Amino acid sequence: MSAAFALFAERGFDGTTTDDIAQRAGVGRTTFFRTFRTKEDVIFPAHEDLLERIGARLAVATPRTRDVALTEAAGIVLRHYLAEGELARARYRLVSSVPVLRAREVAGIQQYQRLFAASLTDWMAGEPDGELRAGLVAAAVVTAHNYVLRRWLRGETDTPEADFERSMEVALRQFRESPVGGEETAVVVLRTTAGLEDVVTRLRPLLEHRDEATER
Amino acid sequence: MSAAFALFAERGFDGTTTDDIAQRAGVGRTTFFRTFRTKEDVIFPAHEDLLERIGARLAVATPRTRDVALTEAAGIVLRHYLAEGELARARYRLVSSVPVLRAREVAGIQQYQRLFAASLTDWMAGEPDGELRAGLVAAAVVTAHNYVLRRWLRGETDTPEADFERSMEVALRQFRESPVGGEETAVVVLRTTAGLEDVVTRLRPLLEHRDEATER
DNA sequence: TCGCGTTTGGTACTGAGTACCATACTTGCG
DNA sequence: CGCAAGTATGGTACTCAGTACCAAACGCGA
Repeated sequence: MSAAFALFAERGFDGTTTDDIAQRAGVGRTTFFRTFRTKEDVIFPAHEDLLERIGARLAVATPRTRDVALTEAAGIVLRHYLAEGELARARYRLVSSVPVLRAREVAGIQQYQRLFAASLTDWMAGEPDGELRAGLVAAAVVTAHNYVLRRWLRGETDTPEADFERSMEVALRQFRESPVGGEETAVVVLRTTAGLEDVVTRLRPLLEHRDEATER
Repeated sequence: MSAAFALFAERGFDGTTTDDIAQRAGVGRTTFFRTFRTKEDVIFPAHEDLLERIGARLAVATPRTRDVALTEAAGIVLRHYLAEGELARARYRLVSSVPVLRAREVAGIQQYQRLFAASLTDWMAGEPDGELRAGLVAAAVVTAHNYVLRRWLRGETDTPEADFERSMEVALRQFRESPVGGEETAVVVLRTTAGLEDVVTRLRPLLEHRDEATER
């Protein structure tokens, strides 16, 4: 497999035949195709495994633990690539420059997204626009993950984990217990004989913990 | 091209050779490859054209007209498939059953999404998390579009245009002039000698057109 | 050492995609 | 009308990914 990456770097993806790779690796062409079903598979060997691990993480989640589950599941993928280090960056350069590999990668990402969407659809069944909104959340998760991963691959950040937490927060914020009716702003007007000081004093704690505040 | 679709329906995608298609169409194999660069290209002939039309629509938009532009640009794609009618459904069945075609389609969708993201990144440059949020909006647009298109392709709706408007509204609502600090609720309290009737009368129009109301 | 299952490598084949060439087929012009 | 130059077409031959099949090598317990 390192033989393949080396050759791709030397002669490019199209300029390298499966014969070349097998020969450099010291095995027969047949063995190569038994190990990696296609030439492209050499480049994405962990994909199946990652899909499984994401599925497993999502399977033990509930609607209540949704956001943590999504973040952790996507985090599995992110951390996998971080652990690969320079190899992940080499793959990124390769994939960026070869359209067919890009297509392959996007297809893989789509599989992640479908996995997220499937769980979300379960969790949100019954909600208005449940299926659509499930798809939107899944897309947001994948987008946030890719955004951070890409930045790290390009060397634009060296705090990817922290960036990831922040990005997931940005991505998921708007979907959190979103108001069903679509009213995001409530204006309440009342007349009272209480002094302005009194009113402000009682409002401040509500404003500072707005999650609870909206309930009252 | 209809020759190809017919053969794919008869013998499946893998069971049909380019020779078969060329022969059925009454041309040489060489001509086939000159017309469609690959065997897969027969199935997505309008893709380049759609990309261009989307790009053109987005190019004449501004940050202020963002949401209309996004909706109309995505609408171009939707309406293109609607106009195809049964052909689009045949393609959907084919693509759904052949993994390599699915991958190809997903790659195409990704190109749309990148186009949306590019314009959005321009429009949102300078905003906090602009690039990430641009990506999120692009993903939401594509997701909403695909959701409706897929439902129509499966025959689950016969009012796709109306569904589309609604879905885009759902998808874009949460991104609309979202408050930077994360506060979504504003509570304003003031003392006035004006009667309750008066206050309500002046508030109602603001509440009913909340886009403008939030400005004041 | 033998027997048996598994892993490996080699050969031959199919089919997509490319390169090249020869032949029709258009089109403009004298 | 006829001819020349460009263009579309079809055919042949090639490369290479991926598959099918077979035969030799290898591991391993009895």
